Amino acid sequence: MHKYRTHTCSEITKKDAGATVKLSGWIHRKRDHGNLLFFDLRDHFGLTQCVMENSNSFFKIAEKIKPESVVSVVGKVISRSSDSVNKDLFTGEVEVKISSFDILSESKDLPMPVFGEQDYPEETRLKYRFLDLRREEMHENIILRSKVISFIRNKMIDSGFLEFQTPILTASSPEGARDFLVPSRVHPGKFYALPQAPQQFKQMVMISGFDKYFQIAPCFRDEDGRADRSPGEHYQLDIEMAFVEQDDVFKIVEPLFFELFTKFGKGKEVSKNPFKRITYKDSMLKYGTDKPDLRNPIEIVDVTEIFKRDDVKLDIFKKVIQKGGIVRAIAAPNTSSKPRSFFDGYNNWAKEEGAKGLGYIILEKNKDKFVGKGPIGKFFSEDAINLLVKACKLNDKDSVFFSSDRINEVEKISGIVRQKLGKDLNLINNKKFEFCWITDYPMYQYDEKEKKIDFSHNPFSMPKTDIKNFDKVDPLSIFAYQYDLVCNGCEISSGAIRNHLPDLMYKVFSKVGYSKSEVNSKFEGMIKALSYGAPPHGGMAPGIDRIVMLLAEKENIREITLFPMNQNAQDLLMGAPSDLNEPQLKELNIKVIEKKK
RNA sequence: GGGGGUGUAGCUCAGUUGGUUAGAGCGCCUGCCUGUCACGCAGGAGGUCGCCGGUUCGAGCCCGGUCACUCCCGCCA
Repeated sequence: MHKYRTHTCSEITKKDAGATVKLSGWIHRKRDHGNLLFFDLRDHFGLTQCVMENSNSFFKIAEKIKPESVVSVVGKVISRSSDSVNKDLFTGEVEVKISSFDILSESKDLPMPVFGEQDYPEETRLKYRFLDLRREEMHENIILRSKVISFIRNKMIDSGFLEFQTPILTASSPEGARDFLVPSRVHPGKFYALPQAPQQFKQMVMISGFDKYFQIAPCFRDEDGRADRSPGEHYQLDIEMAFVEQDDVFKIVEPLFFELFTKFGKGKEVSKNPFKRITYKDSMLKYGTDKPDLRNPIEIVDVTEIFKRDDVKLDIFKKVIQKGGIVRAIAAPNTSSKPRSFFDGYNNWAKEEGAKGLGYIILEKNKDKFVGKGPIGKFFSEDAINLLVKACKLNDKDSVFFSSDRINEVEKISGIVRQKLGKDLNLINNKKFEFCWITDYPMYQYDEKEKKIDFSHNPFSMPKTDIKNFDKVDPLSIFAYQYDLVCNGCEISSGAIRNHLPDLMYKVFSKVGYSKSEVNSKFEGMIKALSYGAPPHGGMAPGIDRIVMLLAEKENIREITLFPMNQNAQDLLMGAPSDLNEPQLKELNIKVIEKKK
């Protein structure tokens, strides 16, 4: 007989009745009748009920042992009588009558029970992560994560991609997020950086002549956490392909996501290939965001022209327009019977979000004629109302909100109003995964704070413009071969066709104020590599954590991460970050400066 | 760095207008119990009400500060 088990805890059925089996696992739950003891034995696979009578020589020990202790038992499989079958359990038709009971590892009193579905404080869960992970839901989430990763890996290999590891200790890069730095012992005063992504390495792989690369790559960014963003580290499916255009990348990624989400998406409907393609500009107009939730049917409409009309007498909005502002409309289907508080609620909420507030019109039909009600309805002529109805595709019983301000503010607020309406009015179909590509990102944006032009995305992306005219055009009008993959309002990937031309690279960087020599020094390896024959190439890097969150229907990244840090970037289980002792610091030539309070 | 929320028993939470000795369920301990599967029954232990200060005759409750966790903004090419 095997030292620990002949079967797992989710294996024994009626067929095994009469057999003697050995099981090992955790004491999940005890039910002590004084002279008769039941306990559920749990392992990774499931539960088996064990039973013991007081005549058993192990009875006293078993009665005393605490839940979550690990034991090994030997016993005979007994068919349960029909009235004592537990239909909720795979092994519920049998139980094991214990003949031998061996304690492998005792548990102390628990800081949090494993049994049950109650919520526990995040702090306790992280501190005792190994207990939290024993719980069924967490256990399932982590298993799902593993399966997702193997599915992806198999699919990538089947599609002709090679999996490579790239360095974890590398050089700090001047663009992007804050780096995590590692001091060099050998080179006092110098530092390695952990990669924010293997961006430059994957391009080097292409330049090295490999055709298709992927990696489930750890990425390190020293930025603050959010519910859907771990501080410190996350994983990306890093992909890069040589001799490709944007569509070639899409054609590899679309079936991968369709199959992945169909297989692990709990029967939800997944967007068919090809996924919808929406330009950045259109997305900002129609959805007020570059990560639209397409399950929400509401589309934002620009109605600036209507508000300019003489038969619309709303001076506040007209003034905004005169100053270069715009007006956009967000329809709220079937809300005309909502109480005044509904509309005022939105208006107040928008102000809290930092907007100037929202106007609204409630639509009614009077003898086949649309009439605009609500505080500003009276400022619209019949013609103007009809134009609005047509532009926004409004129906009788709808109402419509208006936001008026500078374009950036309007886009922002209309996007969140649209999403709030979708949620509040129950317009979002939770049984769907709606994918789309957002394409044609602007290469540059104007940084209001720094008062200068900056990259809006990845500086290594190929600009969508003629290289000869690059210097002549307004940088803010230049688009890039830069795309995002979005699902249900969640950005799950960014990607691009890369700029493989050193001359163009200098020009691209010169627009944000980098001289040729600065580019040479800051991206020395990259520029060098591009100067000895680089294939046109491109790729993307979907976020593994986000994908698993969507599939597991979790809002919080810690629910699908084995050993996450808390929001303050601390590992409460291992105690990271931690102090170093003097000799360690000395060896690294590091002096800690006490922070003044 | 900024804003919001939370903090009462090991855990989940209640605690009225500021008023006697701060409660319940789960867990834990003791006893009883041979068919439970959230076993049951009886009893018991367990509290610096996050911490510091203030107001008050009196503070879990009000005020100021602070800490922790969390959510958001900034940040995340």
